[in-house]
Amino acid sequence: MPQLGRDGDDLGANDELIAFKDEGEQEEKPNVSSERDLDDVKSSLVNEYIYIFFGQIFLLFQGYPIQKQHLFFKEHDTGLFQPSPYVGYPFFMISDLGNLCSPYLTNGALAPTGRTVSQHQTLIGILMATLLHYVSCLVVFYYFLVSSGFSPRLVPPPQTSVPHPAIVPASVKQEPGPPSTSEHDQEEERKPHIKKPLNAFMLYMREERPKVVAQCKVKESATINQILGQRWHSLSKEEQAKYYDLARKERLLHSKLYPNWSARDNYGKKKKRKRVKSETQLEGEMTCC
DNA sequence: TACCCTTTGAAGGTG
DNA sequence: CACCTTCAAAGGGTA
Repeated sequence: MPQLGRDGDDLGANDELIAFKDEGEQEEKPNVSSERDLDDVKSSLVNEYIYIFFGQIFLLFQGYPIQKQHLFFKEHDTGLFQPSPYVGYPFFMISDLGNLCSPYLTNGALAPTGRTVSQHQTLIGILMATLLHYVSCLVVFYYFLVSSGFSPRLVPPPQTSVPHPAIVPASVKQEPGPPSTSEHDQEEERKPHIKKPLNAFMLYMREERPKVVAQCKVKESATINQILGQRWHSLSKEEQAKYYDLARKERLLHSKLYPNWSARDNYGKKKKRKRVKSETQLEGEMTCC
């Protein structure tokens, strides 16, 4: 769980970051690569069509009839326009839109021989074609992604980048037990474990624990927590309010990051065995501070 | 190796 | 609504 930064706007607590690594990452790499290649091919094909289509529109805008557009390429082999490498594409492609900054756009060189085309008309035509190009690329490429089974997500899952500290990969938290048989159970096991947000006392404990360890020279967490519990009660309302406020922000952030998360999701993730210690045993441990 | 211990508070379930 | 259960952190201790 990202903690509200003690150092300012950094919401991550480095000491709590748990490296997330998909178990099947290594094995899946070749498939991912080939899928990416396939997507690249699809994308480039889409771009080809878009280039050609809007290139023609541009020339029509300039007054070139379709049947004479290939002559335009021959007359203006300037590098801005390149012939399609594909047989059957009689026209041209804009090879590099970065060339819009080239001097060709400012000196009217694109104008077909024998025609008077102003720089203004030329620029507007190219800008229109470029704008339509980008919009259409997005639309068509989105269609290709969707049609090829890709499910776009407007909000990326947290584990795709730096994993949220509240998330522990299911492989780490796997509990021993009989193997589940249903697909639903397997799905549940694969789900990353999202931890509960820290409450006010937990935040206080995390901050004060090192001090207690240093002061009392104890390492047992049970003893340390007893001391911290006593100190917590000795805090003033104002001092406690600081941690309650922090905890409230934690819960708010957690609910924003994981709107569908429920505390019930974590039930059964830890197996508990109740073992009651005698009071005399506890008193013997409370020897410090 | 996995759980216990110990604390407080939040959340969810139950009667 | 009251009560119960579980889980957050921590790390030495224990079965």
